[in-house]
Amino acid sequence: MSSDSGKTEKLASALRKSGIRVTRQRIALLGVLADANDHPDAVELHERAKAVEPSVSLATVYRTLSVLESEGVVHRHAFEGGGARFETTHEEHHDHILDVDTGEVIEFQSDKIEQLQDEIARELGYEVVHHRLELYCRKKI
Amino acid sequence: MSSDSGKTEKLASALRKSGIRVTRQRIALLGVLADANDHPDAVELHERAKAVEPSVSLATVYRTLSVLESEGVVHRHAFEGGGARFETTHEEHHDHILDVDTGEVIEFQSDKIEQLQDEIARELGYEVVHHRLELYCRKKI
DNA sequence: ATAAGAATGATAACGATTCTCAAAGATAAC
DNA sequence: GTTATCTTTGAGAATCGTTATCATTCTTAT
Repeated sequence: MSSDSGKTEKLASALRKSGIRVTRQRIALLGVLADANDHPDAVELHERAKAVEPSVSLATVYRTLSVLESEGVVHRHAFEGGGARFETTHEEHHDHILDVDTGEVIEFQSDKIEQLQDEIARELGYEVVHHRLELYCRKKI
Repeated sequence: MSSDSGKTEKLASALRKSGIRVTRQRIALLGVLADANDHPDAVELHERAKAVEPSVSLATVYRTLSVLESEGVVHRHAFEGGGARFETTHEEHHDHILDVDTGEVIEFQSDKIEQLQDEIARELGYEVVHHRLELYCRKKI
């Protein structure tokens, strides 16, 4: 159930290494994040974390997510409609397809697009710091 | 100053054609929108509209922008940080570069990227309804 | 001019997020 | 293991952008 197969401890020790205190609440949230393979929002993460550690407040979820974000442990996404959604910084960079009917999120990656983005920016005298590419899609029938 | 070189009347008659009443406040906002070549937010548009027609309230700005959006007259953008920003639906579709230092917005268009997006979606069994591509950039030195 | 309905301004309400602050907890030094 | 220090916490107030409410005022078709 807790599925704490080392992933959480890995995240926790990353925090310790940065001099950030590891609390019960943060452990709970880290565990939930490590287990999530969807892209939950803060309220959803709060629900899941409370199931593990009832003392977690929504304020702490937001606070911790901000800390984790600035440590590079999680990514914050501002998809259309509703609040921010989060995912752990796993593997390589990717962009997102959003199913407009179901809200499902699918990840994809295209070197070609990244390359074209860099080219476009360069030609205009800019360099890309970061970008946001979201495809709002409908399932083909 | 008013620079109402027909653009506003064109927008206004588009409204009339859709059975939407043309009021002093809407004329003011349409004029401001027609003149804007940046991407102002609602508060900024309110400021500019008040200069033309002092009776415009922020509520009406928001309301009118929603009407104009659903009529396809303006586009709403949700760039990072702060509120929505608007532009009139001019010419062709385009995406945006955002200068992370100045907040300036530069428009660009890439058929190749659009094509790649469609391909990626298709391969995953989706079709693109709409998309969002924003390059957060810094000026090269 | 008039009636009928839509648009308005002011302000309350809203949802997501951040802030405040006293109390509780984590860590390092003893 | 105590203790002192400094951080994190929960609860709720505050904030920000935006939308809803509602009585009054305007547009428009007649």
